[in-house]
This record gives sequence, structure tokens and C-alpha cells, in this order.
Amino acid sequence: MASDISKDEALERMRHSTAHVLAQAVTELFPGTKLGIGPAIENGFYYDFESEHKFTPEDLPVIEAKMKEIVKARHPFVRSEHDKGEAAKFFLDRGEKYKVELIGALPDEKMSYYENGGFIDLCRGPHVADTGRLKHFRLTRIAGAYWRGDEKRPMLQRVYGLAFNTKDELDAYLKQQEEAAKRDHRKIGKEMDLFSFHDDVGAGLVHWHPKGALMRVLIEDFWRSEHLKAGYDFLFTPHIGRAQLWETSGHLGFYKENMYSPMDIDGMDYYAKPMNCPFHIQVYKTHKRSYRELPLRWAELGTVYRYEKAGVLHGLMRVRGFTQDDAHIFCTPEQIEEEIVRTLKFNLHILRAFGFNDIAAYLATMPEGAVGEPARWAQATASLKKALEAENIPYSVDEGGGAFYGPKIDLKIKDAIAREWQLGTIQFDFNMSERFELSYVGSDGHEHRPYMVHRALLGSLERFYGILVEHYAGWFPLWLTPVQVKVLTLTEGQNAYGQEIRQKLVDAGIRAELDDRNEKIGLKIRETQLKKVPYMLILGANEAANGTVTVRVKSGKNIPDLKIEAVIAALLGEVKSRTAENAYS
RNA sequence: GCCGAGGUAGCUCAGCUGGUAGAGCAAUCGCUUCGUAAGCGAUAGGUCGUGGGUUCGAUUCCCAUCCUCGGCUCCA
Repeated sequence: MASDISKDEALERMRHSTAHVLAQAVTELFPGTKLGIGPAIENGFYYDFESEHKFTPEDLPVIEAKMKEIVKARHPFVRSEHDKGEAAKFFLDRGEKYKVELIGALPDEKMSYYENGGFIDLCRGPHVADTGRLKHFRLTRIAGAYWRGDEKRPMLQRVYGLAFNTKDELDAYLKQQEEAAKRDHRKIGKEMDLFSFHDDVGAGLVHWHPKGALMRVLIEDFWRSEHLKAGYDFLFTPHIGRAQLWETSGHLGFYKENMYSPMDIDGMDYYAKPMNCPFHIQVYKTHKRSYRELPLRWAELGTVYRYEKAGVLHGLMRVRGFTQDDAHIFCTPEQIEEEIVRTLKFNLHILRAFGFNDIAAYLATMPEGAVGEPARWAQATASLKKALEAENIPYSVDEGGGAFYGPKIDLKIKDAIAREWQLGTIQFDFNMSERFELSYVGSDGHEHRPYMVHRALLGSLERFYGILVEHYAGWFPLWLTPVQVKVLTLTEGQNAYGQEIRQKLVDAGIRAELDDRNEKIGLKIRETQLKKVPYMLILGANEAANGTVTVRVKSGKNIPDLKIEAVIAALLGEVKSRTAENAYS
């Protein structure tokens, strides 16, 4: 292989060539199939088809077998160039209307084809020398996909595949997928009895069970106490508001698709809130504000309702009713820089407290058709950039990618298996402040428009919780875990001692349960382990006689002859440190 | 919303082309008193997601609808 191309390019080339082989196999197996596009993607490739045949998962092994034949035949990839008109006619004659459309859209005068084993595709290339070089691939699934990603265009059938340079890499990827499946918060949520959804209630509406709710309370308690320390005040605001409010805010103009139909109250329309901002603004406007009281930092765990298309709902990650850890900051232009730095610092502090240390950011700047003065955009954007640099957070800039109402930074974290999740967001809002005509009186005695910053640190509690479950695979840090200690008695002879031990733990503020059933210790351990309780205290005749406990940790290791007071001290230390490291491990 | 696959006991699932359902685990009740991931037995539990239709008869076929899953589009 040529040595002047990078590894990444070679990998992409290989994947793209594999996509061609897929298309060759499909067109041979299902004559009449029309081709869409077939690019290389992360971890593999796909090809879009239009076919009379409805592809099913059973087809995949058949197609894959055909692909292997093609690989074995070592067809060379042969490039040729053609005039645009000629190319259009060529593909038109073959009925390849999608290719014809692509040709029309391409700026080049010359079109290139790649031919392998009689299969010809419009393609810029490059490709590997011959099909024999393609080895470690696997077809994974079939999905519908809009032609050119446009929901108004026809839906094609997409076949996805994986492709890697080596078998080890393919296996490693499959293993990673398996690991991800094991961590799926929907699965763990059921196993650990944390939350549920119900047909009778509706899609995307979460029910937190006792253990999940306890964890949410712990998260909220921490969140609140940190906010007090960080100089925030709290608000509580209603869940519904009159149409007039949403007219003023503009949501009925630009956000209506995401809002639920109004309910009629005394002949007036009320809408469930999709956002908290208009309510916070009402509080701001209850009296004339002076520069002396700014900045105002108002936080609320605000539950909002947004219509999400049925097909996009996904466990806790994408729901229809959720609670944002919202806050709005109102400040003067002089304060903005410091406020942004503070907010970013605070956000990082909170994320790290939950064990997310791999953090990066996206900075999105002014788009076309933005509202608000360019000078304000410039200042706001500069303050965001400055804060990111001050905190040394790696970030990429999405030029023109901001919302029409203001620039923003989105923070994304990497979880334990290196998947990225977007959590916090810090965004300016020039729209609301204009529409509601916010003002404060400056030291000059004149009215000025404050900067309004909207921020969420965790995003939504539901989504954050789902990510937390997957990050820790259910083995939460001790301060968050719903049951910290399970006391297991060996026989009923130790039940009184078990009660005593459990009571001591509970009195010390440790969440402990006692399993004093007449069951074998093996069963009790198994059940406790499956519920992902980090510490078990095993009490048999020996422990009872000596007044000690045996600690069993998840690895299966036992630490015998411990005094309960020493265990309590160690666990309280672990809780206090908020670490994910276990005191006994 | 669109394409595709599903919804059967609390959970995980089986049930070929129509003759009203089964397993394992869990639950309950006994027996067992036991040292590190499932002790033994018995019992109970389902209008087969929901509503229509076809049929002598529907979990099975048709239609509608709700919900779930994998994608597309969109997003906290």
C-alpha cells in the first residue's frame, strides 16, 4: 500500500471500498436495486439502497457471504473518467436516478467511476487495489434513512457494517458494544429497580422508584448546597402559563412544534412550559432593578414538558417531561466576563464531583439572522472564549452554529467507556431580554439592558442520571449509591446481632439493610451483588461471639475481624470524600 | 413524524401454517439452620398491549391505536 497516506486515510479507504463490495453483493443478489450513497463512517460503512426487496436481518448473513465471495475473487478497483453529460446518461440508462441527481449536484466537469468485478459505481475514490484486501468486516443492521437526510425525500434502506484493519480491532469494538449494552441504563434501571415508564401514563414520562428517587434527592441536595455556596438564589415557578406569556417570549412563534396543545382555563389558553426563562423574567420584572443588585443568579430545578417526536424517545436520555437544573444570570456588561468564568468554573466543579473528569467544550458563535446587537454578540462570545481558555478546557468552535438568540458553550464529558455526552450549557439570551424589555438602572441614572445568561450544569436530571448509571454501570460512588451496606446473617442465630449492627450503621447515617431471611449465605451474597450493593457485612457465629464483622466487597474479597465502629468511620470517610475509590477494596 | 422489528406470568423468553397458553427465575407456603454468586418441594399467577373486524372458533389472519427497540430527521 502507498506509504504517502496516513493510517486514517487508509482505514477510510478500506471502509469505503467495503461499502462498494456491499453494493456489489446486494445488486447481484437483488437485481433492480437502486443505489444511493455508500460512505465510510466511524467504525465502518453503510450503503443506501432502494429496492423492491425489503431487507430483513436474515438477509445480512446471505449478503455477507456474497461479499466474502467477492473478496475471494480479488477484483481490482478500476478508475475511469467520463464527461458529466455522458455520466448522467450512463446512470440514467441504468435507472440510477439517485446517482443522476448526485451528478447534477456535483460542480466538477469530469466524473469518475470505480469498477470492481463488473460492478460500476459513481465515486470519487480512492479505493484499495482490489477486493482481496478487505477482510475484517461484518454487517450489523438495517435501517431506514432519508435520501440526503431530508425527511421530505424518499426513505431508502440502509445497510450498516463494521470494518477494521485487523480481527483484533473488530473484536475489540464488538466487545465495547457488549460492554455498552451491559451498562444500558434501561437494563440496569430495571435490575436495580430505579425507574420506569408506563403505557397508561404515556411515552417519555418518567417514574422514579424509591431507590432512584433517593439518588435524585442526593443529587439535588448536593446541587442545592453547592449553589448556595456559589452565590445563587432559588426560585420556584409554575408549570403552566398563559398564551400571552409565550407570545411575548416568542415561543409560540419559534418553538411551537415542541409545545403541547394548550388547555382551556376560564376561556383562556394555558401552555405547559417548555422552558423556565419567561417565569424567571417575571420575577426579575417585579420591581425596577438597580446595577447595585446585579448580578442576580437564580436557579431552579425546573420541570419542563416538550413534545418530542415519538421515534426519538430513548430511556431517560430523551424524554417528554424532564427537570432542568436551570439558572438565569442577569448582569451588567462590566460583570459579564467574571460571571462567565465563575459559571464555567462552577460547572466543571459540579461535573468533577460526580466523577466526570474528561471534559471538553463546543463554542457556537453568531449565525445568520441572529437577534441582538453585533457588539453584544462579540463581547459575549469573547467572554465565553476567555473563560474556556482560562480554565484550559479543550474546545472546538462551531462558527455560526449558535442559536439565533445568543452564543453558547456546550460542555461534553467522556464516560467510563469513552463515549461522549453533552451535559452542561452556558448560553446568552439576547432574545428574551429584548422581548421582555429587561432593564436596570445604571450608576449613570439611565436604564440599560442587562445581559441574560441561561445555564444548565447537568442538562436535565433525567438524562444526567441515565449517563451516571451508564458511566458507573450501576456501581455508584458510595455517597450516591442507594443501599450502601447490606448486613447478611449466616443463620437465624445471628439475627439479633444483625439488627444491632444495622442499627449502628443507620444511627451513623449509613444507608444499611439487613437480610435476616432463612436462606443460605451464598444466595444472599448473590442477590446483594446483583443489586450492586458495594459493601456486605457477613455475620456468622464467629463474628457474633467476637463482636466483629466481616466486610465483603464486590471483588469477592473478605476483610475479617473488623469492629463495626472502624467500618463506620471508614465508610463515612468514603462518603464524605465523594470518591469512587472504595475504602475497602 | 418516517423506515424496520417487536409487545405472551413481576422478570427473561418459548409457543410451525387459527382449535382460548408454557419454561426458568421471582412471589407465596412448607421443609432445611447452612460460611462466600442460585438447598429441596408444593402452590398460586396471564381477558397473549388495547379496540374493532374476518371466522363455528383468533395469542395466531386483517384494520386501527398505544407502547418498546434499532436507525433517519431533530435535541437537554
